[in-house]
Amino acid sequence: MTTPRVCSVARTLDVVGERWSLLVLREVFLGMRRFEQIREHTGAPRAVLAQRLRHLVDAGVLEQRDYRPEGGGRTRQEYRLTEAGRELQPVITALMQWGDRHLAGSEGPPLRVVHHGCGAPVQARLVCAEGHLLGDDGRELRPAVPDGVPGPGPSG
Amino acid sequence: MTTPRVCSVARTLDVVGERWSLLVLREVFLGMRRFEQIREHTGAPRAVLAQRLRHLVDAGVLEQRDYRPEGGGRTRQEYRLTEAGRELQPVITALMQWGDRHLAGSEGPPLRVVHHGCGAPVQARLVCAEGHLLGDDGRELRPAVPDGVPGPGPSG
DNA sequence: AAGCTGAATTCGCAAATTGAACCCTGCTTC
DNA sequence: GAAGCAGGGTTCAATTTGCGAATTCAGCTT
Repeated sequence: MTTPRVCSVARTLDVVGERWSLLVLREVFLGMRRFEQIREHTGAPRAVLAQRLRHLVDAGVLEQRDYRPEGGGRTRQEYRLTEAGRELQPVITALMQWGDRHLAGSEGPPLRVVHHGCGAPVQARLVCAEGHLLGDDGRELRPAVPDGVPGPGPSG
Repeated sequence: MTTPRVCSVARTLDVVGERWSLLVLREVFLGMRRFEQIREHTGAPRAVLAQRLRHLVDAGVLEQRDYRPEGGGRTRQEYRLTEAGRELQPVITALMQWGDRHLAGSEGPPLRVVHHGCGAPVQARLVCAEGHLLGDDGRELRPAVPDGVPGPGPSG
């Protein structure tokens, strides 16, 4: 059949899969809230950034608030993560972790995320409902798909 | 400063961040190995799919092998995950999980991934080096960045 | 009232994406 | 032995998207 598979991966990529979107979210995770800050740190063109921010706000990943800078001046916009946006942290963390392992730049890993409680660095890991922590190599996984998957899975 | 932040998230997105790339990887995770299979299940145009597959092979995420179909016939190509490719599973799983939670389609969650050992469904979770499992809401995280981050982090 | 600044929008061009059509190789069938 | 067929691509014109530079806009400040 020629109908593409419609799954949650595809749906999520409709929200965050465009160019720059995940880098924008990375910056907001890191505490950047204003248009110019985000633009400078991502390198996204203004027009594209405006479009992406609107899309992410519409999708409920970011929220736009007015705020008044402490030195006075006009009210400005700022962008913050919604609860749904915060739940994208595993995606960002998993991407960062893979890059750290396979594409390490000359600067070393510049970004680390730590547990607020204990200060220890945080990793994205696969965990099963029985509580088993799976290895990083993806060999302990098996897809369980309703419609027929011919092969024995990714490791076979 | 006008230099964009160069980090592992950006580097990883150079490899898997183009349109279709992550859907291609999803299909290979699900056991699809041949050009036509992948094309049908993703809906990617042939030209783009060929380009993406080449890019993923060049990046060491997929490997291309010849194989001879069981019914005879000419040798064909197939694409399989490398070890590095398998390590992208947390990214795919995290995307799928977010979509399941926030963008559930009318069909219910069609794709599940289970632990090969115990058969229980698998989730992408954030875990700190002390072994603490973090909550899904991303509130227990703090970025620890070398160059100054003004705000108190994503939850402040 | 003229200027400055952050936050965009508009504009014209360059690059990427798309569907359809075509090519190439090795069977299989007439 | 010419034609058909199927998988795995490539080529092509048309459209869409992305890009940098210039412009706008609102509210201060001078």
